[in-house]
Amino acid sequence: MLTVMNPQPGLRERKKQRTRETIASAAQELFAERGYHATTLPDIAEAADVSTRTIFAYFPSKEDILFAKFSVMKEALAQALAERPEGKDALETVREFILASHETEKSELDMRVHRIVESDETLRNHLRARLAQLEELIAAAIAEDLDAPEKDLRPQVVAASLIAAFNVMSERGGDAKPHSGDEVTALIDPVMTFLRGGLDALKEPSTTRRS
Amino acid sequence: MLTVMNPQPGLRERKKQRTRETIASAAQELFAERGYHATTLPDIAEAADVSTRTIFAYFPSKEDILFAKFSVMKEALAQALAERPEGKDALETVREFILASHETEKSELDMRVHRIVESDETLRNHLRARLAQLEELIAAAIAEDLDAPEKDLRPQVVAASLIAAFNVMSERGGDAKPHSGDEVTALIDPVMTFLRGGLDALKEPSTTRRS
DNA sequence: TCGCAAACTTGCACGCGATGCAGAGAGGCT
DNA sequence: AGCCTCTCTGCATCGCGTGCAAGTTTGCGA
Repeated sequence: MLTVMNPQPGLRERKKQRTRETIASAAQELFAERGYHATTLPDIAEAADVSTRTIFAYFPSKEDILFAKFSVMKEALAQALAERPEGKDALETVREFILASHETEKSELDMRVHRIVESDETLRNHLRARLAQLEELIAAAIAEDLDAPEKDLRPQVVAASLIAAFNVMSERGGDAKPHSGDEVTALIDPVMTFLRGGLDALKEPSTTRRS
Repeated sequence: MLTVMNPQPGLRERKKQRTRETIASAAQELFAERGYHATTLPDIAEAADVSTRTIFAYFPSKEDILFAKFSVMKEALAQALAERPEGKDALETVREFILASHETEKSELDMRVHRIVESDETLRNHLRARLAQLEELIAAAIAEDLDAPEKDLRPQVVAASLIAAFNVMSERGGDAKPHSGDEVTALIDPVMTFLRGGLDALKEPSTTRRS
């Protein structure tokens, strides 16, 4: 059988990864064509040439097929936050992470997924839930920056606001966008200003303004 | 038959409302006892003494049984925002709305629902989705305050942040909550300071229609 | 009072997503 | 080759949700 040599991962492992990719792209193709809800798991199974049951060996649910790359992004962000140098705070790290993401990940496929998600209420909510997972990540990093005690809610609030703002940007700002770098900057920077302004306002408890 | 006179709504309508209430409370009882996911619709149907099919005549989905009162809250907020006097801006209106809610809605049942929701990841996400519905409401009101053009993302961002902060408060701030009024104030006011501080930081245009 | 029409309830059948299980199949190792 | 393990697959089953078409109740006017 002339088995080719295995570079690093097991030969078996690579096949799995390839199948995973086949399922994901076949599914996303169908989602784009006929809509998410109109695409059934048997449809995907047929298109990917596997059995329906097998799909669940690769993805825990139908939505996870659509959001497959999200977990990758999450880990990348976690790493970026963990490795950030002394001088850079969490907010700046996130800002740069977003800018970098929009430069590299502008693949056709990502935009297609984006359109699919934005076109459906249910999926937008699922995205929200996924983004919420990033909150604790960011909140923890901000808490470090601030030397905040466990009970301090400020990091949570700032992180939640950042995610919320990012979500708004994604929904309203990116309808059908190639997103040049400058455009993204123009969207993000006001958000950062907003967050830092809010944070500053919380540092001086003297400003207890009432209406 | 000496039919009693009907106060205002049709006699029929009142019965419907009563059935609705029966289903909701029976369901929430079961949710609290054995958990949300462990409770099936047939379980609820039996407890409420209706057929499974009938439940769907009253609630579009299982989650809607749990979040039944949410839509009421949403409309109340919409009204509060619509009727707010000249001097009071949207943020202050929301603040007072929250304070008022926590005074009146401290019923045992609400707290039980709160615990059910907070104890389950899926339900927390559903709550997020519901809260997101309030965003556009609040964003529209803030946009009025600011005389902001359609394209301006600031109202969206501020509203999203407010909702996000409220959600954080709800999750971390209210583990087991009788919530005296002062406690709630102590939680909300920093959030308001944060939002106003952020908003101020974004103001370089002269449109300073202040509250 | 009676009877009809509308509204409400229910059962039935079905589709879809998801899970457990067990047998068939292929891959990898000695 | 022989064996062991991991993967794939079909089958059965459950739970949520929906359409449909009967059955039952309610309201209302003749």
